[in-house]
Amino acid sequence: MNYTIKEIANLAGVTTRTLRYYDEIGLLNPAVIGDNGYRYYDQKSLMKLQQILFFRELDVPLNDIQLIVSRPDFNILQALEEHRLSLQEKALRLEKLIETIDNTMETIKGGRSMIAEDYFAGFDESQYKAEARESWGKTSKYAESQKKWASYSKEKKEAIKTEGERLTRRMVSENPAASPDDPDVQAAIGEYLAYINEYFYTCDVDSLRGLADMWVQDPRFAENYNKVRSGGAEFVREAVHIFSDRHK
Amino acid sequence: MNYTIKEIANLAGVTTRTLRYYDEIGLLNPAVIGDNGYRYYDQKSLMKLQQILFFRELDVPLNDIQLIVSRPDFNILQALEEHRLSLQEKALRLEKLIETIDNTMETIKGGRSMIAEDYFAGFDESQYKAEARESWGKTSKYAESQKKWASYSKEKKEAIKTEGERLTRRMVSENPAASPDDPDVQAAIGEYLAYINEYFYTCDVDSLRGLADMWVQDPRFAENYNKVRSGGAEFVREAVHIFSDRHK
DNA sequence: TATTGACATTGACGTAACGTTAAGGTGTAT
DNA sequence: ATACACCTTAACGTTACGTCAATGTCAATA
Repeated sequence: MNYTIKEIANLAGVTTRTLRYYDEIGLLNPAVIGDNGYRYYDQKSLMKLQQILFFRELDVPLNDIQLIVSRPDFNILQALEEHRLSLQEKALRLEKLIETIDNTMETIKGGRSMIAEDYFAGFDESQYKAEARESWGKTSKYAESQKKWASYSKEKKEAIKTEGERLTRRMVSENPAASPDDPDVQAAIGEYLAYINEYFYTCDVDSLRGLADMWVQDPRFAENYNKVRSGGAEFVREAVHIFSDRHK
Repeated sequence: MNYTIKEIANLAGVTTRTLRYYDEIGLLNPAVIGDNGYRYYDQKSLMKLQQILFFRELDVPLNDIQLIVSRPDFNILQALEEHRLSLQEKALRLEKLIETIDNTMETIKGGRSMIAEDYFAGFDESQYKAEARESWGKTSKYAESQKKWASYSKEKKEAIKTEGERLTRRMVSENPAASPDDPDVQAAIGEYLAYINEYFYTCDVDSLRGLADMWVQDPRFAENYNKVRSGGAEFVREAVHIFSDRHK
């Protein structure tokens, strides 16, 4: 089912201006542009917008959000779990601020005294920002890809996305007769590995193997692969295992 | 005791740039500018910065914050209590977001299903923003003064502040022989009433009377008045009561 | 006294993430 | 045809700083 821009904006509690901006920067493109020029969004758009809003809630810059959700190793369940942890930290901070209020009121009323520092307990967000970034930002792997990503133009980002989709279709192989060890499939996997290294981060054969295992679990990938071929996700996993066995 | 800009920035978890900006817009001026041109802040600055940060935490625009804390009816204890309520609302919202995460994960894993709207439960901040603004923004009294305040230049705001201080000193009266019904004191009260109406909001004699009662409780006002004259806050309350009795 | 490093100032340009306005097209009901 | 709600693009503006440059101040040290 498709949503108009106003419908999805209302569902998500954002403005249509925000959604147009996200389209403009390539963060969230509509699923379809109608003949009338209107933007239409689908269920998949909903899921992606939810992720964007969680990252936004945790003060991750939009450009960084785009990178994170674009990376081949983005795992939605893992992401949700980490959002959960970060939101819990935020809640602790709010508790701290409330405690500061109580202490301040008592001090004003003369019942206690506070040192200067205590008036601001809870305001310093740096530790929480670090927390939000921790999984995504603390590794040199991430820093590396962030630097790369930030240097790409909008057009380049678009091209990278297209290239990824093309390689994905080759890895899954639309040819029903193909088997996971098909030469073209294997070649595509090699190219996909190079693609990751080129545009995202340093990735070796073992890491790629781990990714393939993860993709079977992640509904986002599984859905894409299964569109190309029935059982596509398992096909890719098998193919990548073969590839990694041959290139160890 | 005076703090350098770096010291207070570190205490409060903000940057020196933020504090210079706040000085520039007149939101938080330093207590003293040293002979060397350096900004020095005092305990009173700390208290004001705390209030600013609470309002900022609740997404109140800086310009509005300036108005709120400048108004004659700003009461710090009342403010702290309302901040507390708003922060509690924010905490509820975080709980809601965490619940959304849990529901989403369960849905992805196949254990339940969600309607579109539920994917975004908790993101819509409008009700919480309204909450933060409720005490300050829902009354026509506030809207009126907001409109006025927003139209003033920085210089005008500064002049308004200076005028308020001048009238305050006259109301408290530096003359030790003066009594609350002194003609100059009474005249100053009349002018202060006009000042409120001109620059902030519509205020009648009864409201002014209520204000004077509130000022005795609020350490911010009491401290200012007691600097001019010992027992200055009680003096002003008495004087305003006399004024309001005569002008009912 | 000179040097060094930390910290201070002002000035000025830039930025992220939209908000707002204008002009004009689309869809639907009357 | 009309009216209203919603859509589009374009473009300017806003808020709250971040960043950089140039230069002055302070205090410790050689």
